[in-house]
Order: sequence, then structure tokens, then C-alpha cells
Amino acid sequence: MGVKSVRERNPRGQGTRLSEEIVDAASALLEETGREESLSLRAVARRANITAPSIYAHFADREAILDAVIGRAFGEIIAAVESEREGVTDPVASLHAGCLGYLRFARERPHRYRVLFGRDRDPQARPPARGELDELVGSAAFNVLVDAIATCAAAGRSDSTDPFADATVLWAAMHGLASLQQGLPLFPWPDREQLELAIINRLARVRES
Amino acid sequence: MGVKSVRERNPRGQGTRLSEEIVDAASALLEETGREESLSLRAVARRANITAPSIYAHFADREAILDAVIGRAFGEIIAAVESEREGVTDPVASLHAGCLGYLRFARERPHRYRVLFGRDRDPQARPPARGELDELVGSAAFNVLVDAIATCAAAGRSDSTDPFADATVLWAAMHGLASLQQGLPLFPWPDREQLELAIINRLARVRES
DNA sequence: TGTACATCAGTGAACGCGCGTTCACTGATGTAC
DNA sequence: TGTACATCAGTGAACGCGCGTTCACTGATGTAC
Repeated sequence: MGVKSVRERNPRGQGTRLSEEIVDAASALLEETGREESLSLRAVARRANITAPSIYAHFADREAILDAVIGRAFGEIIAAVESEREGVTDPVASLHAGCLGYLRFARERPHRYRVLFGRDRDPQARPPARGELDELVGSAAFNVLVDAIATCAAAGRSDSTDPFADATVLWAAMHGLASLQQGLPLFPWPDREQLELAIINRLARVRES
Repeated sequence: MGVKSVRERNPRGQGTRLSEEIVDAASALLEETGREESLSLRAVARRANITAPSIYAHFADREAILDAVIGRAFGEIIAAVESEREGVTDPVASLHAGCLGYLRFARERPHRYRVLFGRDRDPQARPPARGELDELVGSAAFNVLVDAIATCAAAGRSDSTDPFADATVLWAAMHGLASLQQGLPLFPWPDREQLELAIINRLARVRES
């Protein structure tokens, strides 16, 4: 603040370094403000200690920065779920671990989670790129959930006869719980873990032990 | 367009008429664009065939217009649910009717639904007013759902032992389904009604007939 | 019935601001000779 | 080893725009006499 510092220039071949620093800055800004619309190109540049035009060497426009932030957040939530499931072999325990990990990510990184499915974006603008992203990375992640339910069913631990449909409702329910809990903190929420397990067990049709 | 028309002035005592026309204009604009941020004070004024400063006689600021739009949408979804349940006496059928009505509203009026729980708003700004609104009208609507489940349980048609918690997860799941279906239209959604009934019956613990 | 006047719904000009994007440029760094 | 030079990451000024909000005002309408 006040001190006018000129950024120390990156060495030659390291064009990607600034590119990553820009996404860092945008992600940090998002985490702070929680508002997608506060990620203006100029605000991101200020945060990265850079002048606004410098960004154009790395991103086509403001929208492209947002795409990069979303892409990174996608990777983060997938990693969070996978790390939670790591080493868990029991099918039901594995389903629980993954789902609880998903919900934990949404709870602990609310702004990052929100940007994944918030969909505040102009529907007119670049639907192809957005669609591709969602289809590819999203469906890959979704298939993990389908498999988890199918594995439970194969092991006789779930009554699911349509793992795809059951995964769909389970995912929708988890998303709804995550969204509402962060949107309505004043609501008198019952015990969180009880809600989460009720959703998982009932929608994945887990057999009562 | 191009034709500069001066608005025909409202008669004396009818100050509320313009007030309603402003909310009309804002709601229409929201329905068209689907983006909360496109409801700029000036855009609303243009849509209402009014100059921007005229709005200040009726609303304190831009945010107040949004509050009015949200308030109206709340009334609309409550009316939609109630009209769907009207005349249905069977407890389970009544629960189904209300929930399907909720989901139908979300599907047919996606932008209005989104503004209810979208929560894209500055968390710093006027949390008290927002909180009041949510607590009062929101919890009244929510209690309808709790009662519906409790009635099913009392009639032996549901195994719910905690209607409040079950209503919470059911609501969250419905919200998630509504949000995702409108956010990810390219997802290969299974049969909609099957999903909806699965969510309702499993989370409200409706007994299989 | 006729006229003067107070009311007040709505206007139009102006302000300062942050925005996205463009353009010509600068100057440290690595390389060729 | 020393020097001239091309590269290119990043700068700084400028553009036009829509925004929220303020201010002094206008002029049709209802009312008091």
C-alpha cells in the first residue's frame, strides 16, 4: 500500500511462472472475498503485483482467468476425495470416506467449492469450452461415485440396482447440503454428521448392518 | 429504441404503483438474463421506462431492489407449493405434491429460484435484513415440510422418527437436484420423476406400499 | 365556476469511479560473434 | 574474455463505457379560496 514497488522480472524461459502466480492471486482473492465478480482483471493484477496489461500475455481475457481458477479447484476437490479414500478397502467405508471428504472440502473451502458449480457465468459466453471441461473432468469424477456404489452393491452391502441413478441423487443431495449450509448459516442445522450419513446411506441404499 | 418517450406520470396518491413497476421490471430483467449482476439500477430504470434517479424515491439503493425481487420470488414459490397441495388429503400424496411442486417451480422459473438461494450477495452488506427475511419467511415455509413428514409418520406411512432432520435432508436434496439440473444441463440425467420420487421417498422414509 | 397555488412524481445534467482492453514503449537478460 | 544485439516480460498512459448516486429543477395535478 502506498509503496510503489516494481515487480522483479521473471527469468527468460519461465513464462509459466507468472501464469501460475496470476492463478494464485485470483484464487487467493476468491478465497478472501468469496465473490466471483470481485475477480476483476485489474484486481487480480493488483494482487499479483503486476500491471493489468501484463495479464494478456498469459490469458486471453478476464474469463480465461476464471476458467483457470475453476480448473484448479476441480483438481483440488478430486485430490481431497481421493486422499480421503486412500487405503480404505471396505466398500461402505470407502463410499463414506469419499462422500465425507467431498462434503468436508465444500465446508472448509466454501468459496472454491462455490465456483465449481455456482454457475454465475454468462450463458452466452463460450459454452463450448465450459461444456467440455464439465463433461471431461466432471464425469470422470462422477464415475468414481458410481463405482463406489456399484462396488457396495456387488459386495451385498447396498440394495442399489441402478448405481448411476443412485449416484446422481446422492451427488445432488450432497451438493444441496453443502450449498445450503454455507448459504444459510443461521438455519438451526441438526447434527451435521448425522445428516451426512443419512443422505449417503439412504440414497446409496446401504444395507443396515 | 431510439424513440425518446417520456413516461406518463402516475396520479397523485399512487406512489406504490411505480414501486411495483420497478420490481416488475427488475423481475422481468432477471428472468431474461438470469444474471443477478445484470440488475443494475440503471438497467432496471431503463426497463421500467424511467430515469435512474426516480428509483430513489422508492428504494434506498440498488440492493433494496434486489431484496424486493427476492421477497416476491419467495411468495411465488410458496404459492406454487400450496396450490399443488390444495385438495390433496392423503398424507403421502400431499408430501409428494408439495415437493414436486417445489421442484417444478425451480425447473420452470430457474432464474427466480436461483435468486432465492443463490447467495451471490456481499456478505458484508446488510446481513441483519437478509437474516430476518430468511428466518421469518423461510422457516415458515420449511415448517410446512416438517409437518408433511410428521403427518405421514403419524399415519404410519413413514418411518421418520425425527421429522425435522428428515425435512432438512430432503430439502437440501431437492435444492441440490434443482441447482445441478439447471447448472449442468449437459449431464446425462436419468428419468427426472424417478429421481425426484427416490429422493422424496428415501429421505422422508416413506414406507413402501 | 374560476383562479392561484402547494404538492410531489419524475427529469436531466453532472460527479467520480473502476472496469476491460489497446498501444507504443523500456530495459534487463541471454546469446552470437 | 568482451561487446553488440535481439528477445521478450512487463510497464504506463490512454480510450471509452456503464455504473451508483447527488442535485437542482419542472410541470401536471389536486386543492383552497
